[in-house]
Amino acid sequence: MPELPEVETIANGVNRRVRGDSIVSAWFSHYKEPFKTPPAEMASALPGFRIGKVRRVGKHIVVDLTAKSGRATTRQLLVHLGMTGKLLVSAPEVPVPPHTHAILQLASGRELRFVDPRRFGRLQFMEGASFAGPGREPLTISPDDFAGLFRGRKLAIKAALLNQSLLHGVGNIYADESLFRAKIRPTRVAGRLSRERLSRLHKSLRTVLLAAIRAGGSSVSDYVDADGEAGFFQIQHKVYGREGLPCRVCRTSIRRIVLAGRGTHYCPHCQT
DNA sequence: AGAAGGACCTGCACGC
DNA sequence: TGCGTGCAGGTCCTTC
Repeated sequence: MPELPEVETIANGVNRRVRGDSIVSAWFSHYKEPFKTPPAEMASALPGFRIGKVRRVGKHIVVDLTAKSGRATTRQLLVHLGMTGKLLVSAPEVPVPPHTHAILQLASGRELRFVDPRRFGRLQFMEGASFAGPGREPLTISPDDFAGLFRGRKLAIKAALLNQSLLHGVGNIYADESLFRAKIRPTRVAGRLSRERLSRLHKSLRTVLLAAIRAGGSSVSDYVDADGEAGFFQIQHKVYGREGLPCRVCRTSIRRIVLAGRGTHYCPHCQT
């Protein structure tokens, strides 16, 4: 489901609602996939912590935890939403949805719930180090560093944009949308793009991500933020999900191919 | 080492 | 109605 703008929207929404609250108890489902830290370990470690800031790093949501007393060791709960994950703040009387894998009961009486039908999402308890993410932040990286990421790379630029250890936070929708806005074919070899085209891509990626954050993200099928609200950036999509429809710029039919195992949408006339 | 391809899951839309 | 197929916002592991 969620890429950088959706994760940012969710993290901000959860932050507004639970910052300063405390964890009273924690429950986890019996599935093994969603947990990088064993559930029993989290269930005993989490109660008693106060929730600090909830923020986005790449596609991860980082929940900063502070102990009520004692040392100031860095402790964080990391949430990755995978394709279908949701992080919801609910009153306890709201029915627990199917595929709920974690419930944190809070001192205010509310619950922080992690729901994920496909179980591609992950929860992890981190102690000691502060999570920095696998790659660089697309919104703050300089044009020079951005260009440097692709030097010598023989893979397609679309595949490079999806590689989280280079840039983290970009997923399938915003890879396609930023390449359209930069007029670059997704199949171009990353390491052979001119400096000028890479600088155009850096700019269009930043612009499209910021516009999507302002719109509350893209809701293609079921994405909702912490308040259960859909985003509306999907109405501004120029290529993603528009196979066979006319390009909004030149009216050429939008083409769909499979690249890096993902559906890839582009305008054969505008993108070269 | 870098790159490609399949595996991991459930749900939904579609065609027959 | 029901069943099979293909597709989905993402990683992760294996193989070449």
